[in-house]
Amino acid sequence: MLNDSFMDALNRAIVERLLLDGRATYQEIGNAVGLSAPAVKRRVDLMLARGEIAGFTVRVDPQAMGWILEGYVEIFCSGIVSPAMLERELGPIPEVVRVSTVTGDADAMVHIMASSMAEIESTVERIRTAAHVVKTRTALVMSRVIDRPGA
Amino acid sequence: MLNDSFMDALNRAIVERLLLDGRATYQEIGNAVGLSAPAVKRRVDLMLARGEIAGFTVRVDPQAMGWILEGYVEIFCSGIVSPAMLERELGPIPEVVRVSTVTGDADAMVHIMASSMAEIESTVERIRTAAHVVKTRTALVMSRVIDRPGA
DNA sequence: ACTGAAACTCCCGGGAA
DNA sequence: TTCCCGGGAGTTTCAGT
Repeated sequence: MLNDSFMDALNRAIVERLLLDGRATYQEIGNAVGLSAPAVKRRVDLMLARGEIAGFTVRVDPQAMGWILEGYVEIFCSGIVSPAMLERELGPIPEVVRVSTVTGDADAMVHIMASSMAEIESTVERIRTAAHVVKTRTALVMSRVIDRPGA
Repeated sequence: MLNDSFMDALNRAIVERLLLDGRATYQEIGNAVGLSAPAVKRRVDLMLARGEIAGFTVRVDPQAMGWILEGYVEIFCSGIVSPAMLERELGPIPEVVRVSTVTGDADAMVHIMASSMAEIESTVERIRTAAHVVKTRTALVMSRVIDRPGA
């Protein structure tokens, strides 16, 4: 190999290609980045094994799938907020798509998706009754203006 | 086909499968949902044509890719906020991963990813100088506690 | 069901430590 | 020399009609 930085540049190019089309063939990727198909596969497998690539997925139009409503819920907790506790308490809620602990006044940002306003309401209710949550602040998404893959 | 609701249930099962593994073969999906491979392909192509499936992509570990910093920026604008304007003004910023107009006190939620604190700072600065933004409220992500595919 | 193509798996060659 | 990485061909499976 030439050096590490060059290798990372190749992997980065491969990932960039896969971000655009996760079903691209190894040959297509190879042509784009200047490698043979088996070489690309080896690198992809390595990145998978190292966890740099978590897996492959499909990009779904949430509206078409009936998840017509989406929102960000900031939660404010009393006392200590451990990631493990958040995972245990919010993990079972299917409408909860992402939870991140954050800096600032809120303790965590919860991203939720639901198919009806009633579902939003009950989901926020479930969040409120969990994990020492004392307050929530919900912002409903009206429309996605920009959405890049790989977020 | 039997009827629309049954078809949607099958499509939903196919999508669910693809969410877990975007590179699953049509045969694997067919075995899982009780269809032949060509039948699965027909349905996937249809969903692609209708935009229900936007495409395929790879799930990347942001940390491994060097996007070690992530944040949510709420923006508050003066006057009218049109999605088209937001797209035009924030689209060119590469660190901006998602922009959604939202209800509540903020006008839009901007999701950003960056590789350094300096990049975060300059990105927020660029956002502030755009689109009649009069105020921003930034929450940096400390850790992702829950992350489901297909968000 | 059939054809073409892609994935997967060897083994080999070359370059660096 | 030894190890690591990329290239190439054969086999099997999958994609596309």
